[in-house]
Amino acid sequence: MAKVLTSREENYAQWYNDLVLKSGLAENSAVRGCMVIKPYGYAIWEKMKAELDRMFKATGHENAYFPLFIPKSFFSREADHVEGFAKECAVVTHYRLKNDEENGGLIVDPNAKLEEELIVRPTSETIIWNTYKNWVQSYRDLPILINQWANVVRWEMRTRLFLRTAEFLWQEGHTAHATREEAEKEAMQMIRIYAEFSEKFLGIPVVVGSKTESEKFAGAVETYTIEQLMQDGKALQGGTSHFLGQNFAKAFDVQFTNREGKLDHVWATSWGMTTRMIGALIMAHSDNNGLVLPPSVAPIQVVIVPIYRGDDQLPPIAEVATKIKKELVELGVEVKFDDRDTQKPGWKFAEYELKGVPVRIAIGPRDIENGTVELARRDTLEKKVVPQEGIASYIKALLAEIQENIYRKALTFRNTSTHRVDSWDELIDVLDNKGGFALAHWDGTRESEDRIKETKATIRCLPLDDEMEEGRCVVSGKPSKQRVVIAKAY
RNA sequence: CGGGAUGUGGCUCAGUCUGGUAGAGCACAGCGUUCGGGACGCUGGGGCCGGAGGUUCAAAUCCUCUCAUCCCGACCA
Repeated sequence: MAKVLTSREENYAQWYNDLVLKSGLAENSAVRGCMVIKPYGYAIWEKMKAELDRMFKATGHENAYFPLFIPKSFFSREADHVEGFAKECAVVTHYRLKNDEENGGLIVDPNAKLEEELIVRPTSETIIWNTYKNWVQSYRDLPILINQWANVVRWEMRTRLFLRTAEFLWQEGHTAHATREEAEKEAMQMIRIYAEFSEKFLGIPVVVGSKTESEKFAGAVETYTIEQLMQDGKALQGGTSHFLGQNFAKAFDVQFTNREGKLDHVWATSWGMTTRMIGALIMAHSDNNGLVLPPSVAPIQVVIVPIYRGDDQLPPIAEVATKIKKELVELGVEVKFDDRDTQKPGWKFAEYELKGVPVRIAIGPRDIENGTVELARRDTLEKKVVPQEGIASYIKALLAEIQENIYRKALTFRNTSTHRVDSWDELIDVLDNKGGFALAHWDGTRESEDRIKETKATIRCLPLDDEMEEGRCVVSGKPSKQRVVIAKAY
């Protein structure tokens, strides 16, 4: 097969980039740091979006939409929040262009300067809380359970397709509650939804945990995260859910009368997941032949490639292909019959492998004679000849098996790449040589955490589901109650 | 914002040192042979060499300025 991708072993970053471009997911645009998401990539996003949207609605959330622009003054209301985002905001200062009389072309009209600058949202807490203020008077107005699908802009210094772009697509949930307990429960519920989505839908195992003080979201009391492990041994934060306490309610003066007739500030959460998950999908499962997509997110689940010589061989093949396609569609499977005569079978095989189509069916004269088809699965690259009889239900079951296999493979990798370390030297050994997650004791202090950061790795999270265990911090030797996850991250 | 590099058909690059008719591979188009793992042959189309000045009989090549992009650091879903 002609080499179109750099191999993972050769250069992982290059492999990733080649893959995104060659498989037609996305490409760089004329605007620095902003990508064009191409139809195949967007189709994956639409699938993710549909599933998440379903999960959100099943837990009582509704969608709404808030403005792209946020008045600058809103940002300064919550101190930590400004601190966190100020350095990466795009700012609108003018509202008109005019012809340049001297040099030709267009210039910004200096007379069209805005009274107050507008910030292109890097996240919407501020504009949303400014709005919620008008919606909440009584505990009867609560809870507010809203999600928004939107684009946001964070002016990153260095960008990478899907993993870090200046503009990205995401959903952001923003909820308001009458009690602390209810808001905490909501934040926890949402991180669990993300975990389930990642494992069941994307086939990517996660560690659910909470962030340290220094890694928390700007303005949050508690940040929960799902940490995923990529094939190169680096961690990726896959989604976050924040318990915001009363910080934003206080900053935006959102008060309500509670059941006892007393005035109180509203309790809040926010949670988000982004197009970065497409990057995670690639880095978790794909190989040197191209994408490996779990059937659940694959825009094309099954492709049928006819093999024929001369136009007279095609009709009987097309007849069988069309019949199989119809049966599969009836079972809810997304099938493409690629009967283009402009590309050869070999070319198509390579192309669909690159695009990660889970199952490929090839039908040629031989199969017509024998009543068979050739089936190839993308995850294992296995090929076998099977009877046409009962093919649809066979494939339906095969897709479920592929989904499961992809997850199992990623889980095995994650487990064998997770190392318990009990000393600084062991930690360094994992970070420098082995890669993956290091489970180590940490004393909970900023000093020890900073020391760990000097290695370029960070404390990814304090796992929620691991059992507590007494131990000694690998940095200071002081007592610790729990192991934390340390890894280099994207 | 510090350090390094690069701008030449759609893409990857050669040509720049040593100035002298703009090249290759891929991609694209036509024709023919092919078609069970990215076919091959022949033919063809496509480039104010990032931009602006300058030196010269002559500039992709030398000089000055400028713009842009990429890589490495600090920031980050």
